[in-house]
Amino acid sequence: MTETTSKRSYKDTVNLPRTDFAMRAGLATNEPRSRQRWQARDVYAEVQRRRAGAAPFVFHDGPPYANGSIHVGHLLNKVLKDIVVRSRLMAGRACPFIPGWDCHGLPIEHRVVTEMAADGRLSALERLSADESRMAIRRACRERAEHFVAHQADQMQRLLTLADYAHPYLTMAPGYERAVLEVFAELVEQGIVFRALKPVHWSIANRTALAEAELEYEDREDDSIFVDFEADDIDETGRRFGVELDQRPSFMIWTTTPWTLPANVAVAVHPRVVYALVRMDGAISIIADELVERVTRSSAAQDVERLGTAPGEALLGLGYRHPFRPRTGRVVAAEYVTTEDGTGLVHTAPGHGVEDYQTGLRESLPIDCPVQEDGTFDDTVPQWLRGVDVWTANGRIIEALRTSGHLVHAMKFMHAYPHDWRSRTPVIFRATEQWFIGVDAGLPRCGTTLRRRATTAAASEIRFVPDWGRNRLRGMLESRPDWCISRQRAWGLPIPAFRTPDGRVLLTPATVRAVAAVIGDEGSDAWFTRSAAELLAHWRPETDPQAPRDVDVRTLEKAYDIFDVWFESGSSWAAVLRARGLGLPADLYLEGSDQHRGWFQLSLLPALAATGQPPFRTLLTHGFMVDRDGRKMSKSLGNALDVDTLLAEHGADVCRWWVSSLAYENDIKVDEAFFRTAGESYRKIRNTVRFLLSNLHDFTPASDRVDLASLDPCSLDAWLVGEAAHLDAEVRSAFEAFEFRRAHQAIYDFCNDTLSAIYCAAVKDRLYCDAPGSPRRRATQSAMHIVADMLCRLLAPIMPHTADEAYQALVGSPDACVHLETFVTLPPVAPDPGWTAVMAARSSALRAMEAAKADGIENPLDAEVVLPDPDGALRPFEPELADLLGVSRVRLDPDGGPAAPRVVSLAAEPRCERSRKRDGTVRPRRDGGMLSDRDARALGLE
RNA sequence: GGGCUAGUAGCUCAGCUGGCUAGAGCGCGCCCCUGAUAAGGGCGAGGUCGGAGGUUCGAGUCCUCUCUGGCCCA
Repeated sequence: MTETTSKRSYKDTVNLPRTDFAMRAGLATNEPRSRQRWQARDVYAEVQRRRAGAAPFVFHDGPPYANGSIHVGHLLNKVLKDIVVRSRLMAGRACPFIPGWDCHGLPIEHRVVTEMAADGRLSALERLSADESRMAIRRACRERAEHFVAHQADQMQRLLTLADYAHPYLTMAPGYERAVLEVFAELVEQGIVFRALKPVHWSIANRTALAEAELEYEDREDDSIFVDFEADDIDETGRRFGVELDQRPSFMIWTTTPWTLPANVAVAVHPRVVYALVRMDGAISIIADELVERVTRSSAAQDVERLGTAPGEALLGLGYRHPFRPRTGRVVAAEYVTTEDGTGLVHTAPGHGVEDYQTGLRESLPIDCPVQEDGTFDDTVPQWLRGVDVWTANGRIIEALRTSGHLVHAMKFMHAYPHDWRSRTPVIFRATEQWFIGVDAGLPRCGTTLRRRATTAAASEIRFVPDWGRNRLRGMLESRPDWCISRQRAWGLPIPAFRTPDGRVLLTPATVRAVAAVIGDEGSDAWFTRSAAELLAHWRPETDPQAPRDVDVRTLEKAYDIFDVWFESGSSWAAVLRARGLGLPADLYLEGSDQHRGWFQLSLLPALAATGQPPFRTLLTHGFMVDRDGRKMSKSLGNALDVDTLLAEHGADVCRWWVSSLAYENDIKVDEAFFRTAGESYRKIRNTVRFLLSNLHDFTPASDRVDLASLDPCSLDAWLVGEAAHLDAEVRSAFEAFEFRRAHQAIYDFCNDTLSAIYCAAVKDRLYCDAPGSPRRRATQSAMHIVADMLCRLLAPIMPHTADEAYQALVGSPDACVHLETFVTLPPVAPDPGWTAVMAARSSALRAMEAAKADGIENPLDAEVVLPDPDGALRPFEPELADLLGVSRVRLDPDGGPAAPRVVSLAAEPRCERSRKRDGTVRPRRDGGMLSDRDARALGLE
């Protein structure tokens, strides 16, 4: 009874840790408070002000699409970006960061139009003029975009990202639109913008082009026909098969769209497929060798004879006669030809198919498109087809072929066919005039082509992280076609082209700039609310060398193409970096790997064309989120994680801590469980920091700080500060190199190992039991203080809330904000090189103590460890060894060889009632307690 | 089908230009502490480095093929 009483009294004499920094973070409730606090004092603006004049780091945000909620991919992207921003600011760089949103485009327009169709508003629009109905759609689109910009901005700030949310960039803002048009004017000036035919999905009912998202596939019955195209040169054709012919052979093609035959200009073969020259019931046809049997069976041919075979490659260049038009076509190669269906020879009409069009471009085939907007044939076709609509034409063409003897076989069949989602009518492929940016045209500014300029830039002027991005971008640049930049929609930035009464197109650098001025003031709505004359108010035809003669702006008609949204976001370097004076080129663009084809490439091209230089120095890319089994994430698979839920359950700091742990260049597996794991390691960091803070409650730096530079190099404190310096250098260089995982790892290891397992454990005794103001205790607190300070700042880019919370606790002021500070400079401390040997001795001692448990020595404070020290290396560290091993006493044994440490039981010796140590100095004191010398001194009982 | 890319302990990852018995953290097992306590500490068990060939004195590390994923195209 007396013993417990005396113990209790000593407890009150011990300096136990104390802090308001809670063990449990309560992130879900406390993070929003941090966000409010930062917003209230406008930390973003203040830190930018403090870095004014510092070396800038120009980092440019790629705009997410302003539709829907953010998903885990956005979480990854935005957090990685924020770690960059915050770590650059911490390193003392000036790093403004303007968040942006892609606002125009089909996903929004499609949703809006769908909703309008559902509630009947859409049909009401049909009574309006073209301008008025477009404006009605545009107003609804703008509203939706604004809504989701606000929503996403809120979610991103919930992620604790630091950016200029008060002044974001929106691609639908008038100033932004003006900058895009000015970039466009540059490209027009360079002569690489042109108009050309290109096949698009075309709705006859609505007389409009459709995007993939506007198609619905429905079953439809169509004709499947096999047609003979007569070879032009009998002898040459035979020769390619090594055969002499006395009869005209035919190339047999197969098609399910007879109405496209009038536009046929070529037949495609696969260069490595073997073709056969076959006599079937008298007629001689060429088809893929392996399809001979199937074709002859379906056409019910009786008498079949193979006359010869040849690879597709051998047939290239041969001519044939169009079955009902007075012209010839030729045989070309295409890799997409298969022997799955048909004859292995593909009817090619570049005006009516995307693959055909690509082949046409490569082979310089004419793009014939005799089908008009209303789906009827124009006057270039034979009389019997003129004015006939394509569906009726199917039957007429089949009949004509049958009559002329070209039809081999015809049948009906069902298949899924694209339909206009609004009119539910079948869609056709039809070549229409579109705007292009030519990548192989001469680019005067660079003295080469845009393609060559871009591949050179990718090869040697841009840094890629990771490096394989270089090959990826280069490969895409090498194979990409001309960039089709026009779309036939309402929600976008108009391509400012006009049409003269005689059908010519007016678009010159000067007209584009004149329109840019109006749109810059009023926004692109002006295109729909203003007349051509008003839009060209700033244009002076007489000073425009490219202006057509005698043009009267009052007679001009506006064209209604809008820009591909990629051209808008691809001009952000001009609309944001250049327009806001942030610096060009950017030091960094950071996006998912899909942006090699998207934003990276489509920013590079306009910038090179308009300025001659790439818009970025470094491209950093991250992988995609996949689920725990490595499969892609998608809403339809039901394996997508909801960001709001993650934030509510784990907190932003834990999510960010998880992001920082990722090997982000690969695919990233995401699972709820990983956030729980991240939460556990977050708590480890938090508790370690808490231990430091809680033992600094009675430490006033100004008066209590010990000069760390004068520490004994063999003291634990010197060792810790030395380790901290390594950490600081490692983490800073990791941030610099965008290797956040390395920073994460280093910080974790430092907290878990260096601090928690080694230093904090060793130093507890002196913190708790030394006299509060003793030099040894103050030295330790000094070391802990600088380390805590350093940790707050190293953690700040990764866990902004927790780092700031800890920093406030450290400084003891609610006005303190770690995000305004920079990384600390640690005092120059050179720990003794002998520490390596000490730590090795510690490890072997710990193993020895584990073994000693078998002998009944279970509590380390009941033990003495005898360390062999033949060369005296451990001698200078003797005062620290017992605490370092967590035992009551260490004895160094200078004799004997390199034996294992021995553990000796001290159970028989008296134990200090205050420090619980049996260090050999424990004896009764005048207060009646059993105390060691140190504890007696601490209590003033000497 | 093409370009780029990944596959190392149950999980997340290190392993540079090929060279000692392949490392770390988490998790797991056993144990200690109860003055960091919905905390802290110690020890330990886990891997034929996706598979098959090949080059080499020697390969997780180089070459070929192949399987399974991812991004972008066709």
